[in-house]
Amino acid sequence: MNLKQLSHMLALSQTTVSRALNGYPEVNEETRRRVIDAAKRHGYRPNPSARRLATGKTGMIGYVLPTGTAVDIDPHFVEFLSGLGDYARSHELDLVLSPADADDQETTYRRIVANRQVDAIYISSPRPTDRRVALVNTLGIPFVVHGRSEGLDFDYPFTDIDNEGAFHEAARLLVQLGHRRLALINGDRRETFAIHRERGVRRALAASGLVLDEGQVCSLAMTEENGYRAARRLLERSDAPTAIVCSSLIMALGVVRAVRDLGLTIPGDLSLIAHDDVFPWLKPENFSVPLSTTRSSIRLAGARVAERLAARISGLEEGARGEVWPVDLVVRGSVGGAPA
Amino acid sequence: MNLKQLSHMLALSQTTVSRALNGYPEVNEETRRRVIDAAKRHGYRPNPSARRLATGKTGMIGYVLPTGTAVDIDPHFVEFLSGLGDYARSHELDLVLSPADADDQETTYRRIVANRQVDAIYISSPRPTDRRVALVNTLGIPFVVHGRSEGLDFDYPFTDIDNEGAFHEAARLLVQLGHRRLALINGDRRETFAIHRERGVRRALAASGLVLDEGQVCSLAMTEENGYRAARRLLERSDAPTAIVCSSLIMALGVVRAVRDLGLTIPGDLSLIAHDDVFPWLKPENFSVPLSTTRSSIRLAGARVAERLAARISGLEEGARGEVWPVDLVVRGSVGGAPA
DNA sequence: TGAAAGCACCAAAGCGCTTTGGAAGGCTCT
DNA sequence: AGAGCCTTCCAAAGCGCTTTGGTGCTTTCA
Repeated sequence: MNLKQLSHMLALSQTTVSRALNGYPEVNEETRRRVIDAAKRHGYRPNPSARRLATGKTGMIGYVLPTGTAVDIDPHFVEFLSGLGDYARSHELDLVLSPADADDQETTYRRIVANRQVDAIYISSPRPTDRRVALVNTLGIPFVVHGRSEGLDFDYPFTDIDNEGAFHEAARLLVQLGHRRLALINGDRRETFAIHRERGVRRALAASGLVLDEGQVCSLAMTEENGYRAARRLLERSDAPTAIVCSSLIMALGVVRAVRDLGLTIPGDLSLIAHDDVFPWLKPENFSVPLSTTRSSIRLAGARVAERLAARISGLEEGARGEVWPVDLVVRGSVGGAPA
Repeated sequence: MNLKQLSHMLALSQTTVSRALNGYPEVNEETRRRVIDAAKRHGYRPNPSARRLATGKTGMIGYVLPTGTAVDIDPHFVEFLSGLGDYARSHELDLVLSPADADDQETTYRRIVANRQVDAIYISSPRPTDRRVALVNTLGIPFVVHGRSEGLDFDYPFTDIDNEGAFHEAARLLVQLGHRRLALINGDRRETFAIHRERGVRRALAASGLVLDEGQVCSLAMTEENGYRAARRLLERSDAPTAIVCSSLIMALGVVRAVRDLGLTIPGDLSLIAHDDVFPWLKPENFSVPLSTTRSSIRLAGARVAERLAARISGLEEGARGEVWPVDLVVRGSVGGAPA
């Protein structure tokens, strides 16, 4: 059942039927009702391929997925996707993942824009002066960044959490509890969120005349194993930290294992605070010692990004507004006063 | 730059240019070279929207993503996606995720097929007599199932691992080591893989005249917390198991925590074997006691599913061939003889 | 009462590709 | 030399929608 057939059986032109269905004003309300009714009865659904050829609109949002045998997709991605999908569903949007060589994503961005394959794009895990953000900005397709870049000479729309504030609060609490030697187990330093978190910790320490020296910062891919290694390295030093702030729950698993291996205890020998993106399958309150966290649901962020993308597609949102969400500091058993 | 312009500057018809580019035989090789050369020089890329309107081919594979605030996407998904994406990239395929109400996926399947939104579909986490598999089969779009259904009255193409065999081997090893009271901490019993795993364990026990009674089986969503709860419940019974087989690494984390909380040890008091889908961020060899596993890379499965989808789209693969991959049993420190 | 404005509709021209149904020209073969 | 057959190319008809640029009729207003 296509438009031609439908309009024929209604004894109307395709124009009128199309307009009636798409809510254009220049059609009699009585006629519109007839059309809509007939369309429903015959299960008419406009062919999206035809529509997109005619209009250029696809009803899809795009994401360039870096791939490669040595490339791991962030496990957070799936949670973000949950939120994004949940919102997208309610707005009849599909998501297209375009796999790209991790070392050459530009080609893929250009392709999906040139081919008009999607109406909008989102970008995640941006880095300072992120080339993808710059590229997409010049390509002129609606987009939203999840996270932030830095040092770009233009503004752009983003949704981020207050990583610096969160880690500032976490470190400040630890300092207030008497800790003087803090360490940071962070994610990849090339990513903005990691830079912001480090900045937050440094600022908190500086406020008390303390510094975070280079040896007390580990920036690594966020795996359990790296968390373990980093913690071992830190805790085996003579000037071992009495408190660690950690960028991920998964790394925190490794930290806890290292602490146990070394015969230390939490929070007796070490206080620990980690960032929690809120996974359904791993909860900080269920750590052997309930873990204090800076908490922010990445799923909500996904839903928000989808919402903004939808708004930008329909022209409801414009301009380069960035938004930064506050982060909760949730104190649980893993923090305590500094050991004597 | 579109076909019209390109053919104009070559003083050829659109027909010929189109054919030259798409490798049809009825065009002079010399002409073809000229065309291809000009296309490359001018960066001509056929408009996919137009092409798909004309041919119906989209160059995309589809996946219906169940969503909802109470629905969690399996963290394995991201690894599967890694493999799928890696293969898809090399074949210029994109993946479209169509979010659907978890309770009504049928509408979405019908839509993406009726609208010809994708060339092929894959289905994951099938259940016995899975309605999606039956539906997609009747809709007549190429598809591959990751995992298996059961009890359907038709054959279909799938790629699965030998879950039953894997858990059979695991349980058999434990029995050989003298264990008589085994327990199974499994995933959702409604899913085929969980059924197969349970079957494998039962079969191994039966071979030695043992049975797995209902109280020794826990079937739950695969979270750390559920692993913990299940293990507590099992281990606090008077007839506590001396060995546990567990369906996921994440649950195994919870099991290990429970064991520790109860003041027990692995493998002294309890032997543990878990299934490992091979995450980059959580490795069984890094558990406090290195974990024995049944191992099968879900990423490879993703790549294989993509490969088969591509083959089916291009007509290279037909029929309902199902394939079952063997699973490695990797023995590490977490298994030992049954306690006296 | 004539002109302007508004209403409700339509025919046809795209969007950019693929594919059908030739057709021109050169060749082979009897 | 004429019939028949390749080879190589083309004009035009889709694919199914949206949008442009009207048209004919009724209403409004000076």
